[in-house]
Amino acid sequence: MLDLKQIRQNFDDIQAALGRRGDYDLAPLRDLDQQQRELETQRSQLQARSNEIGKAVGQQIRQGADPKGADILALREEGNQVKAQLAELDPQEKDLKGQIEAILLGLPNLPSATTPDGKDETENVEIRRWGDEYIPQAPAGAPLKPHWEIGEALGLLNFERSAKIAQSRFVTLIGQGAALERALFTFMLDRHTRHGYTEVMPPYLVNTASLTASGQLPKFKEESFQCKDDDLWLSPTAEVPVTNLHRDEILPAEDLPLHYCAYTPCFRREAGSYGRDTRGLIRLHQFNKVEMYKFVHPDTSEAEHQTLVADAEAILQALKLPYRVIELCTGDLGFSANKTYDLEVWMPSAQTYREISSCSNCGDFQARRASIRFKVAGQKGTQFLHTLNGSGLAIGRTMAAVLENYQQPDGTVKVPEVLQPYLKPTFRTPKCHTQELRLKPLQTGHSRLLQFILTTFRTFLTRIGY
RNA sequence: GGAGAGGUGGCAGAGUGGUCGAAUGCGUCCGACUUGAAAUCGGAUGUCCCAAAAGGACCGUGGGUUCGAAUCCCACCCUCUCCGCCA
Repeated sequence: MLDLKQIRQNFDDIQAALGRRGDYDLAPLRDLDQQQRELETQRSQLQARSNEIGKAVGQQIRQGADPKGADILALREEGNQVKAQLAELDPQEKDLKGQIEAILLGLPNLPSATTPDGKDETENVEIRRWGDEYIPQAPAGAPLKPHWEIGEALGLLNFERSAKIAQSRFVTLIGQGAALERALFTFMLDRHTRHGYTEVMPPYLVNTASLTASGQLPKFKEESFQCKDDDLWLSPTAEVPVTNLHRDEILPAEDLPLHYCAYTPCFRREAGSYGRDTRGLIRLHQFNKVEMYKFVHPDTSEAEHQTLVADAEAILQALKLPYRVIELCTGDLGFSANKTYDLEVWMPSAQTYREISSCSNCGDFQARRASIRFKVAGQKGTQFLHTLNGSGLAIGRTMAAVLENYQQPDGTVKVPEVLQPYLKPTFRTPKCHTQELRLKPLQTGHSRLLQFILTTFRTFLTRIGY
């Protein structure tokens, strides 16, 4: 939320800054604000008189005046008149306040002075690339396969059955596929917690107030799944619950910065994206994500933003996945952000980079919506802190990138080195000693026999104490 | 889901119609006493609106009654205890 006081005092500057993002006219807001303030002055004067009357009546009765006497009755009469006037002004003022609030909640954050201008994603700016040497080259006559083909062939994931269970744009991970997902988020959480982020596991259903505080509501209602009976929504990102961890709080300045990370499923309706990325793990209604989140002192938020991006990059580097960093231009900036870096990972099948992380500085925009402030001990007053969030990383897209970048000519997929400790085989699953993801395609009669033998063998191993 | 209790300042906790933004205790800060500390004593100590003074708002939230509501009425939310159900 923008600061109404700022809009009042620096109208032209704010209008210009907002103009860099799109077509916004703040003039109506300014007029409403002016009307509201005039009404407020009137109203509080009436209120003062009303308070005076109330006190006078009390005092006189206490001093022995007849509660039904003429003096008291006259005061009461005046009190009633004041009340009648207030009854007229009050709804007007509330209405104005409501209108102002509605407009403010619908305005996006101001872009940072350093955010490049641009109309849409085509004008984003590439900052740097990493890992060109890891870009896989297709052998002659055998183009690199898309991740959904690899995944389905190895039996790691299944879309058809997911549509049966839920709808299209859902996935079920199976066997080593599920294990890979688990390895990925465990690896990421381990990294982040080592780097000082406190792991949180928040509720995945959030209420309207929480979604409003982080900026998803009221403007992006159609993007979230809603549980209409309960004032609850399926969280579209851990950014929502984590922002609201400290909603309506005043934190001691010495507690800052607070760094959190959270692994959560994310639910998005993806309304308006029909026809885009209909295959694979790129755009699902439900996906898992590890999120990093920071509550920081305003003076440090730019530096914190850089380290946030670095922490996300560290994951891609550890996985040896080629990527590039781009800075979003004003036209592509998210609603709550004043500056955003996206990490895009190399997807060999499409021969292009795809977004895998988005790291934003929200300045005090969310803090103001959520009323999250800090207080310096011994100093008067409070200040809004700054919030930052970044994916570190989206798990499904990371899996897609791993499957594609680590695919082998023989149809198997190598496990990235840093994940191997997480996918270490156990005695009971000797098959995994290969360190490769290998799963049978849908069973034929012949493989059923194999399956039977394997199962019997495993049962035997378990029996004898393995 | 059923029954009961309750939501007040950083915390504990009083306050059932009037001078209550709110006793008291604890905590915190400043000062005095002390070589220093403890103890003791004195003072201060919430947030928001308004450029500020004045003024106004805030006792879970939203309505209502009243000249006047922390206090009475209604609805909702939340917490706790017991019962039921359940991983």
